[in-house]
Amino acid sequence: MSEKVTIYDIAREAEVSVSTVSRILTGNAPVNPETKQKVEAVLKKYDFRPNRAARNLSNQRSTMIGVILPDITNPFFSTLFAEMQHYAIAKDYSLLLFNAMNSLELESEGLAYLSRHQVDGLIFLGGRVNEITPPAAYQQEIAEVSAKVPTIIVNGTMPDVDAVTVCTDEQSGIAQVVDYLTALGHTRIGLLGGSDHITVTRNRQHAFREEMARLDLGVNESWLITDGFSIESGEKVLEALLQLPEQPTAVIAINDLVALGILKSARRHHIDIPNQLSVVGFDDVYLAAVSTPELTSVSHNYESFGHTIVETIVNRIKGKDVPTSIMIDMQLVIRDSCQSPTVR
Amino acid sequence: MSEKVTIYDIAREAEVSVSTVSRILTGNAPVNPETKQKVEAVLKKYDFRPNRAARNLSNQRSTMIGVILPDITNPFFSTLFAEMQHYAIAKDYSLLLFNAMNSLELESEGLAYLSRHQVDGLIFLGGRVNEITPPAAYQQEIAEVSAKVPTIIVNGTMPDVDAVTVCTDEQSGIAQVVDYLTALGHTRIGLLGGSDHITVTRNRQHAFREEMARLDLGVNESWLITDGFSIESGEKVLEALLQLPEQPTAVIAINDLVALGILKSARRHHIDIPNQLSVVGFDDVYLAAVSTPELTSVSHNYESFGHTIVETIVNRIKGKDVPTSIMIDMQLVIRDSCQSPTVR
DNA sequence: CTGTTAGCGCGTTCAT
DNA sequence: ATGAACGCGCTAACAG
Repeated sequence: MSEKVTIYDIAREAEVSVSTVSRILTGNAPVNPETKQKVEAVLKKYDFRPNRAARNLSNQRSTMIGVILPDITNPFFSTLFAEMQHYAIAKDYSLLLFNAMNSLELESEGLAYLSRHQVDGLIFLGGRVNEITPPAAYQQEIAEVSAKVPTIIVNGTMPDVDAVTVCTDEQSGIAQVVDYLTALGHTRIGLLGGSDHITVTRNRQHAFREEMARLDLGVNESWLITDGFSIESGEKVLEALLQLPEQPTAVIAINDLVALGILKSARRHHIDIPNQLSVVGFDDVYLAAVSTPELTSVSHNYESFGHTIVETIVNRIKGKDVPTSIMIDMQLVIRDSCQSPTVR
Repeated sequence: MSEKVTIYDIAREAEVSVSTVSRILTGNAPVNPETKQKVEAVLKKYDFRPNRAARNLSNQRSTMIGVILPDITNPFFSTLFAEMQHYAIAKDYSLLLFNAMNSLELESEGLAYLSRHQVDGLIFLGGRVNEITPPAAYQQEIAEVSAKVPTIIVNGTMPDVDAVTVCTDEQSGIAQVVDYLTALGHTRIGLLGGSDHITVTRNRQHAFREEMARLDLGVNESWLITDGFSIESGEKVLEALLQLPEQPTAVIAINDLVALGILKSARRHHIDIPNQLSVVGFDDVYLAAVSTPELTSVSHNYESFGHTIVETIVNRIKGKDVPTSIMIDMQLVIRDSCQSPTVR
C-alpha cells in the first residue's frame, strides 16, 4: 500500500535535507520560497503522501476520533454519523466507528477497541450514556477513558465523568408538538414509547408534563405507556392504549420508529390516521417522509447537529475552551399525520 | 491517550530485554515459560497496550480495511456493514468506513482518504462498481488502487481490475421468486424499479427473463419499469404501471425500498395487497418485516455474507489463495404480501 | 532461549 | 533559512 517513497527520497532528489521537506509538509516553519518551489515540484512528481503511522508515532496522536453507538442500522444514528463523518474529514480527522449492536456489554469492547487505536477523541451516542442509573462498572469505564481522551456524550449524561455533552433541545421539541396539537384543538394527548430507565424517555415525559401544565391541561398518566424504541414497540403500545376505557385524540411517539409501529397497528385496527387519531413522531428520520400517512415529526437539524458535535470534539482535542454543555435546536416538521380532533 | 508505559518499561521491570517482551506480545518466537510468566505479570500489572502507530510503522501495515459504500443510511448497507465489522474485529482488523453519500465523485475522495490511511485492504460496495459502463477515469482509479492493495468488490464488477468479487446469487434469488409466484398461480408478472445503467438491475432482469422462459411464460416488457432504488421510486413505478392498459397480478421489486414505495402507492390507490396484487421485495432488510403487509422478500444471509467478505479480504491480505469470484446463496422469505391471483 | 541493535518514516530541537 | 541528529515505540535480524 505504501508508495515506497519517503521524505528521504524526495529530499535527495530536491537536494535539500529531510527537515526542509518536513517543514514544507507540515508548514510549521518558514522556508525559502525558492527551495519550497523546488521541493514541491518533486513532491507532486511522486504524488507523495506522508506515512501516517510514522507521523502518528512522531506526533503522538492518531487524528482519529472514535464513535460508539448502539445501532448503525437505526436511521437516526446512521444519518447523524454520515453528517459527522462529512465534517470530520473536512477537518482532517477520521471517524472510527464501533457499532455496539444494542448491547451495553459490547460497548465495553468498543471502548477497549478505540483505546487500542489511540483515538484522539471519543464520541459516545446512546447506550449506557442514556441509562438513568448506569451500572457503576460502566460508569467507571467511561470515567477512565474520558480522563485520558477528550470525550463528548451526545443526548445523554454520565455522572462524575469529565465529558462535554451535546444535546438536542427535546424540551422545546416536545413543547412545539404540544402547542401544535393544542392549537389544532387537542386536549387529550398521550405520549407513547420509550423505556423507563432511559433518560430521553424521562426528559421527554417531563417536558410533556410541563408544557401541558403550562397550558392548564391535564395529563392522563395511563396514556404514558412505555415499551421500547422500535417499530414493534410502537405496535404494542397502541395495542395497550386501545385496551383502555378512554383514549386520547392525539399521541406523541417517543421517536419515529415507534410512530411507524403505531401507524402499522392502527391500520390493522382500521383506525384512520389522522382522522380518528393524530400521531406525531420524533427525530424526523427519512422514513417519516415516506410513511403513510407522512409523519409529522420533530426534526433534529442533522447537518448542524453533526457539525456541532465534530466541531466541539476537535476543539477539545486542540485544547480550546468549549462549553461543557451544548444545546441544539429542534424543529417541528408538519406533514399529514395530524388534524383537528373530530367531534364524536 | 497513550498509557505512557512502553515495552522498555516492562522489560526493565521484568528484568528482561525488550525483544523478549516483544516476542511474548507477538507470539512469533519461543520464550521460556518461566520468564514468560514473569513478563506477563508485569504486562497485566500495567494493563499494557502496545502502541499501534509504532507497531504499524514497524510492520509496514495498518491492520485496517477500508470500506467504501454509497449510503450507510440504507439498511442493506448498514446491516451488512455491522456484520462485517463484527467479524473484522474478531479477526483483529478494523474497518474504516467511508460513506460516499450516493455520489460517484465522492467515491474518488474516499479512495484517496483510505489510501492516505494505508489500509491493508479495500472493500467496495455499490456505486461505481455497479455501473454497467463506468467512466474510464473511475475505472482507472480503482485499477490503480487495486494494484497496490487487495481489493474486493461486492455485488458488482469493474473491468480490467484485479479484484475479487463477492456476489449474492441474484439469479437463484429471482428464480425462487418466480417459482413461488407461479406456484401460487401467477403468470402475469412484472419487475419494477432499478436503473438501466446499473448492473444489478440488468442481472435481475436477465434472471427474470430466463426463469420465465424456462417455465414457458411470456414476459410483458412494458411491465419492466425502471426508475431508481428508493421508496419514492417505488411509488412512481407503480403509478406508471397503473397507466398501462393491462396489469400484472404480481410484481417483483428490485429491492425492498422500492417494494415499500409500491405498498405506499397502492394504499393511496386503494389497491389491496396481496388481494389485488402480489408484491415481492429483494434484500430482506429489517423494514420488510415491519411493513404492512409484511413483505415477502429474498434474503441475503447477512451474517454469512459479511463473514465471507471479511474472510476473503483477510485471506487476500495474508497472501493466501482465494477464488476470484465467490457466490453467496439467497433465500426466499415468505411473509404476507403475496397470494394466489383472484379471478377477476 | 535471550539480548543487542538497526531500522520503520517523520517531526523537531539544536546548531549553523 | 537550513541541516544533522535524535526520539517516537515496536519488530526482527543477528549474535550469543
